[in-house]
Amino acid sequence: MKVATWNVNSVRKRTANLVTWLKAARPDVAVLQEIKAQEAQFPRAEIEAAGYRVEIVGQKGFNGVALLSPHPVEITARSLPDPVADEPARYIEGRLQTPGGPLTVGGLYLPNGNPIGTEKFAYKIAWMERLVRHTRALLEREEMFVLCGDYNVIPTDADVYSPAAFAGDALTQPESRKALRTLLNLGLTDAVRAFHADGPQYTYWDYQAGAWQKDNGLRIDHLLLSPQAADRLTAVGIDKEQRGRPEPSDHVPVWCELDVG
DNA sequence: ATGCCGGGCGAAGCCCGA
Repeated sequence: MKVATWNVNSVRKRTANLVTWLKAARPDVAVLQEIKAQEAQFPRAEIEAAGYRVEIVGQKGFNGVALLSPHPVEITARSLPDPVADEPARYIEGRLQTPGGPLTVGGLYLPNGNPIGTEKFAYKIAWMERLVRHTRALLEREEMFVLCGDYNVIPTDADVYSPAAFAGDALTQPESRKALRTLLNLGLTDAVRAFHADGPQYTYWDYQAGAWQKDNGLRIDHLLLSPQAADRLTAVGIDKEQRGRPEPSDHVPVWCELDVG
């Protein structure tokens, strides 16, 4: 069972790359972030032609998340619990049956939070606290789940090409990192670090200043696994080659494989 | 580097991203 996450930075601009990747990577569940589309704008026909069912939580112009799967998936949430009015489209969650039991996949686009010291940063931290509360509820089921997406948090200085350059950034703030650690300390496993403990494992390279060519990357797209999912983890990968394709997203797909028997 | 590029909206220039 392969679960993947990808911030595509506009699904309309990325349709060709997305379809090519789906056909090659064949994830069982893929969550997308920053689709920047509403239902009527989503390239549903192209994705379905590749063999995928499509569920989206869309929004005009910004944000937006989607869940794709060739299997039947019951959508269990279209926002985190206790949404405010006009909640930005940042969360989708589905549940599917596997031979090893039910698997829940949450796809999230965590607020960036810049600049620090503003209401945007406060919203980021509040959103993370909501995610922690929801994760506690999911853990009580004692089932497999994967919470994956663009977390917009650089977990440690080993996950950024220049810690100094990001010292004042919302992605590295102690409050951001603490909230991520709180999530991990509930008992979740960071899939990438479980399989690739050392060295940079970047998932994002800025479009500007030759960041890709200089390998000036960040690790901000994560897959966090419940204990029941982590017990079945067999492989983890970062599809870095996607960043070198024509008209790339600034993020690349990250995935994990679970042996669900 | 106080957004250098890229995308959305909407039809020029501004907002947003990390």
